Amino acid sequence: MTDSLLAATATSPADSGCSHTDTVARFFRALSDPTRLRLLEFILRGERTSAECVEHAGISQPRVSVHLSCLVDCGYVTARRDGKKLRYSVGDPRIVDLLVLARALAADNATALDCCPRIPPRG
Amino acid sequence: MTDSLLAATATSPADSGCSHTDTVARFFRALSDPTRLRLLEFILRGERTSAECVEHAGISQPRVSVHLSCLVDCGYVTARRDGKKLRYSVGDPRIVDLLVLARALAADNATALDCCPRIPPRG
DNA sequence: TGCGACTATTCGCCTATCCGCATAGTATGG
DNA sequence: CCATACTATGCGGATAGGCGAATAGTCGCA
Repeated sequence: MTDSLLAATATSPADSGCSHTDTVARFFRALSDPTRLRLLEFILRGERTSAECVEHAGISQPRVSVHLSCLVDCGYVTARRDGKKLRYSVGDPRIVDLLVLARALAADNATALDCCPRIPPRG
Repeated sequence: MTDSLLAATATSPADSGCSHTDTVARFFRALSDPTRLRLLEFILRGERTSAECVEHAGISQPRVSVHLSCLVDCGYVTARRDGKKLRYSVGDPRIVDLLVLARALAADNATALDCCPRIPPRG
């Protein structure tokens, strides 16, 4: 099964220089910020209001608004209006798969990752 | 099945503030750079030498060296010595799954993503 | 052991992007 | 319609992180 997935990726040899790569990189970039990732994982557990996100993230409302907009644009979460509030949720189940996979991989390489001087611990 | 994955993520309520999140963010950060992602996808198609990577990436050897080190530290690729050269390959099949998933998601949201002012097109 | 090839590190510059604070816009309920 | 609550945008400063160029270190083979 992994082979078929590999095939799916390697199908077109010319894909190397494919512009998709830049898009995927941008897609990952959305998750490369701890605040945004924390928000996504928070929303992933259930529909959340902006106020809840603000409280959870511990940063200012304008900042959270920006991050949420980003997550929406990238397709990670969807927003719906409920009265005066907006409620955010994760619509695509594949997002969960992606995060589960990433969590497992990151956990397995946590030690080496901590020693990588190129990707310092978010400070 | 997706539900079980969701469960795997949502199992511990206290995980919200878990430090794992920062690690995962760093893990994603490694893929958020187009050059690094391009290198990873290149290596994913077969074992590559540094020289091949340099040619493929179109940047200087020292830069490629840094990027490859980063990918190794994060567990995306492994290096083995073959004579005078180092050969890089993707060891963990889950990496393929991750990229396939990300490619699909990014493709489905490419239009919205292009309009996201927060994650400008790599330039 | 020494040469030549391959790989890694350092430096300075520049852009991207995160933050807080202040403010502007918008949708809802009365 | 207006007032209010909610959400989004603009600005300036600070830091992360990518790049090229020059250099230093390391490994295999003779």
